[in-house]
Amino acid sequence: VATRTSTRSKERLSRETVAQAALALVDSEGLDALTVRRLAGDLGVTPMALYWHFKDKEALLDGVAEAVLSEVALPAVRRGAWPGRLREVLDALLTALAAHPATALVVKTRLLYSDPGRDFAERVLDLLAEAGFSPERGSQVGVYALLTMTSLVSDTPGQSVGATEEERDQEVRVKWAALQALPPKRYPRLIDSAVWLTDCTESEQWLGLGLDTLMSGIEAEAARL
Amino acid sequence: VATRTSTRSKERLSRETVAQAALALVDSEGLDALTVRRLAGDLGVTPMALYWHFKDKEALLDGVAEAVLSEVALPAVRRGAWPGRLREVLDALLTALAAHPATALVVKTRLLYSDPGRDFAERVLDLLAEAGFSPERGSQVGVYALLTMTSLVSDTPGQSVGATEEERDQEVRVKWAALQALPPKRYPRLIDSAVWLTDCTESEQWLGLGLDTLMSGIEAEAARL
DNA sequence: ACCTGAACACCGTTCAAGT
DNA sequence: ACCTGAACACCGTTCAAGT
Repeated sequence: VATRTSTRSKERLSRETVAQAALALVDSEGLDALTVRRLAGDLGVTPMALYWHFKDKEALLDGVAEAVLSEVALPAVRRGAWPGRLREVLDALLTALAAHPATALVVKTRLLYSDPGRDFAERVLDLLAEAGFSPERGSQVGVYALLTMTSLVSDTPGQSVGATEEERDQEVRVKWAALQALPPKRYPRLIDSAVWLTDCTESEQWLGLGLDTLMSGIEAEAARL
Repeated sequence: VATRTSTRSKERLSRETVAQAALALVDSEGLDALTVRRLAGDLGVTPMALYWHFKDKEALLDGVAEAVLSEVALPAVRRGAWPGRLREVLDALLTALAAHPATALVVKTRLLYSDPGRDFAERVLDLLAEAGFSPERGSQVGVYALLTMTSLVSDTPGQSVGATEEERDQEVRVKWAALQALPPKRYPRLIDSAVWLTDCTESEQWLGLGLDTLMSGIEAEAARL
């Protein structure tokens, strides 16, 4: 794939520029492509240079997560029923994640480690308290909602970030064919559903279904209080 | 941590023994501990020996996933309303995953690559068809349910498989303290919820809440058809 | 303050060779 | 059929050194 970033001119690095370069690399080639040595190469610098800006690779991933979370456009606080407002807030996260699908795995475990992540979490917990959940229950429901948003983006059927479109299509085709080759007596539903199990043509619809199902579930739990 | 498995006597390896050893390693020391070289060492064999039984590490992980999925105790097909029966089936997966939490990440993307996984998927799709979902919608809801089950187990707050109990408790304490140190005006809910956001004392309750919320969501979606 | 260079202890995997 | 041994191209990271 050759050099991604134009081999940097000799400006100094900073935490932000390094994190942004890492994000760009993950976006274009997937999470596995983010290695200290590869990123350093993209930045035209020695691997060890990055250790001045980040304690270790974990800290670098914290930076990537923060970069994504800073793109979450939280809606202004307004009046109205909590379910509608909660949905808006969750949708804001979903939108930011969908723009950087390969980072969802990284963001999932790092929400509470940056200000933008904490701002999001605080809003969610506040809305769940308004819905009547205790702090304990609200926390659990909040975590559950976060996991749902990140999973929807991370594991959209047929997604594979590093690959070219041909490679991706080929992967999907192979998986589909494997399902078609199953014994039809034993696996009629799998054969019938193969198209949708292996690929997601309308990602808007997929994410929407997930958000709908999540919200319905939370509302039902709230109604039970 | 020393050697895990008693340095094997000189019996031959097989796909199954290798997969079982891999599962045991992941269970006791986490997914990161599963390297070809480490597993070979545990089995008292050269790293390359494993490549006779598995094409590559991916295939080894397929084997781990199959080992876990073969423990799913699917309930007998019986009469009754679909929601109750779907819940039982999902609960069977959840139980198997909870016994091997570090493998949930591996199982998530490999459900359709082994017979026990496909048997599970077929049952879920069948029940969702009975609920009135189209093949397309049913597939999406089914994938959504799988992601929920695996996430609940993978990302139980305060979990960390490789660590000793002291290490785990210490990690939780550090995260809790970091939340307590936040500005209370800006993050009142986070401070209030810190205990539950950083640890899960009742994992039964956590998994139950997740399954409840999922089922409520699916039922609401079905009612909308 | 910011970055380099050499070195260490790891990875997964190929390929030829042994029994 | 099943396993070994040497080698290759990678990892993350430490530590001392440069400017």
